[in-house]
Amino acid sequence: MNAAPTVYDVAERSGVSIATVSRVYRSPDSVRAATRERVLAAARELGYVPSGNARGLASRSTGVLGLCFPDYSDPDTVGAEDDDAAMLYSDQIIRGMERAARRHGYALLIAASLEGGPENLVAKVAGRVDGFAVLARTVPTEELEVISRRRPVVMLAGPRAQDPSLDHLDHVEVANEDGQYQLTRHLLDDHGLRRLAYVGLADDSPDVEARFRGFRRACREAGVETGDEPALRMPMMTQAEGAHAADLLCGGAGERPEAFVFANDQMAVGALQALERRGLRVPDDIVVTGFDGIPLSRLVRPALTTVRQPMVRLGEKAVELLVRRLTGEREAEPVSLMLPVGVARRASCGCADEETTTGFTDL
Amino acid sequence: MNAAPTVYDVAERSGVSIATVSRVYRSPDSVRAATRERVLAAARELGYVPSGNARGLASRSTGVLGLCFPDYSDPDTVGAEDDDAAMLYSDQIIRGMERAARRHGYALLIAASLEGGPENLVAKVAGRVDGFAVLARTVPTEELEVISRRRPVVMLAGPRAQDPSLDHLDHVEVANEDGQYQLTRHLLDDHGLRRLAYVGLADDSPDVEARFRGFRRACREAGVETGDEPALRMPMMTQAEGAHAADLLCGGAGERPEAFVFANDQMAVGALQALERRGLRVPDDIVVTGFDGIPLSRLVRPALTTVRQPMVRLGEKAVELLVRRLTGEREAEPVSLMLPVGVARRASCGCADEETTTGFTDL
DNA sequence: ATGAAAGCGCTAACAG
DNA sequence: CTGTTAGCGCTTTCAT
Repeated sequence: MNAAPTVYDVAERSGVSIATVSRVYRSPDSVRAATRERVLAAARELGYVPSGNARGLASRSTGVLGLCFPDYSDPDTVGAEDDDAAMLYSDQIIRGMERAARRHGYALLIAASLEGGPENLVAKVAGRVDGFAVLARTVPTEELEVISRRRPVVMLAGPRAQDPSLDHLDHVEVANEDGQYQLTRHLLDDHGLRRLAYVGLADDSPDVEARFRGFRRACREAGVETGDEPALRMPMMTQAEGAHAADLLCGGAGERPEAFVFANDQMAVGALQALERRGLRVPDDIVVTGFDGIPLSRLVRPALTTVRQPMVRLGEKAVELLVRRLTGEREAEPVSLMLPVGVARRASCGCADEETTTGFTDL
Repeated sequence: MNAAPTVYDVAERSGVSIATVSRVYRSPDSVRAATRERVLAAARELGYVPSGNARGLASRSTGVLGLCFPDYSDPDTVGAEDDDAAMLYSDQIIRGMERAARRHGYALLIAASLEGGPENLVAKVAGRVDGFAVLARTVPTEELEVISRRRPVVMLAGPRAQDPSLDHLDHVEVANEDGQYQLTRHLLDDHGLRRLAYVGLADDSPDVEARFRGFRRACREAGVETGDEPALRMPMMTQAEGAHAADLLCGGAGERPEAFVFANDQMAVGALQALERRGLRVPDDIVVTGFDGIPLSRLVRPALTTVRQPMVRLGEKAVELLVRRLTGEREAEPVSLMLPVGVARRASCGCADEETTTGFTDL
């Protein structure tokens, strides 16, 4: 790979000016066909690849959108049983964003956040894109504040504005609270259950907390007693922990709950396995529900009743908001979308497959 | 977003030269702590975000690796039952590449290929990265040839060099032939099956053809008769088609096969459902196997015997090869890796869970 | 440890 | 339709 050819080389070789070479790539129609072919031929012979950097510098835009998400990966989780499921979340957002970005002519730059410092990946991403999306709590607030002064940023998931310095950002989330509420009402009203055990997350997560609020509200409205805290909080919400949680809740003193309401599907799937080992039948002996609607949830036996998050659409919406800021409406009022979720009533709560949509939207 | 501040603004505001501002970001230690803080403070106040473009242009490198993959998405497949599974393939490569790229300090730029023309996404990607991976048959050969003269390119999957003009590219594939061979031998030798029906793909795909070759070789060596062609070739290898294939093979004249050997997991899963509907028991009445090792394969009932492709590792390897070219060994001999696959012997062939690894590697 | 100056390769007016 | 001419914002010697 010796010195890469530039517009000058191509221009010289095809006997035109650099401006014409540039035109051939930017607006082919503005160049006479014969000339264009000469240029293209020269480019091919030379192995010319236009420099995105030079282009971006001169045109002040990159044609790239970005996504920053947290680094989920356990350092050496190689076998990766849970791993597959664990990353589905960001995988789906990536898929949605890539698809939507492509429709709008953008490519997608992705990076999981690393540690801080002035030279971290987030800063790098920010400098190379026209706008980007951030999964909540991935990037330090202060840094995001600085960046968002220069580039459109949309916040994904999490609460509207954890920090007032960020309230000018567009924002997309899913109806966590409402979804969990609806699911819980279903258990309460349609199945007549009363003793529900909620299994949440140890760390503070806005999404998971919203789900728990939905659970509590449903219980309260149905006159069912609930503590201020989930029955259990697990550290990572993995499948293994779900199994563990099921064991704890079954083995504990007092009456066994009638239903385990898990804050995500992975735990619920783990619980299903643990209960099977114990010889307990779902849903006859005990009802189990999840949250997320990962593909696996439909495939386990019994199929898992859960709340389906439209993660792919989340990604698509993010791109739409970015594109909107990038084209014209740069100064529009910040938008906050809440994507509706679907309650999938499946076998693990004793239903045949049914699904209803819930939640509300702006825009 | 008025005029974005540049090094000049930051320099002026902090009373240093632009060179110092640059140093603060590139090599913080080469600047006195007090100076550095002044610069960083000014940057923060101004909302300074270094331009990746200007940086890349000046330093001749982007710190970004790329991936181009085919556009799988059916335009309006919204419900997306199969969609989830269909994209798992590229999703996993993305995951593997992102992870490995991050370890090496790179971000990842992804784009599904669009149509041609001098200004397509592939060209765009090529111009914005230090090197990139291409899923076989995503990019026109000629275009790839031109680009690969200027940037390291690694070819993923597919055969070594479909085109001799591309034989200087690094290449990573999985042991398709050997994996299918081992799986088939298992059916033949350990389960004593004799009448196997192979279900492949209508379109010509190097990977799928390699699998079929493995199947044939196994049969031949075991003295089992096989035609030159699969029993069936389906157009898309979706779940629905798998179900359809099962129906065809059951309903057909002549003896029903003892085993359905599918070229991928999705079809096998579909077949499982179709067979259940027909009241046929797997593996007692009929054995079913897949290929890929998607997460679903472990979760269906009965769990699917299959060949596990290490897609995440494929992505990781791709990054390793790129990084190698990018650091020193630019002129090294082209490498061709074949990643070993694992035969997962599960319930759908009558085994308890077992797994063996097969295939060979270079490097 | 810091500054000065020369590009990096391209786009974008503006002429012609 | 095509050429000329300025930068775009940063890194990078080379001095100091």
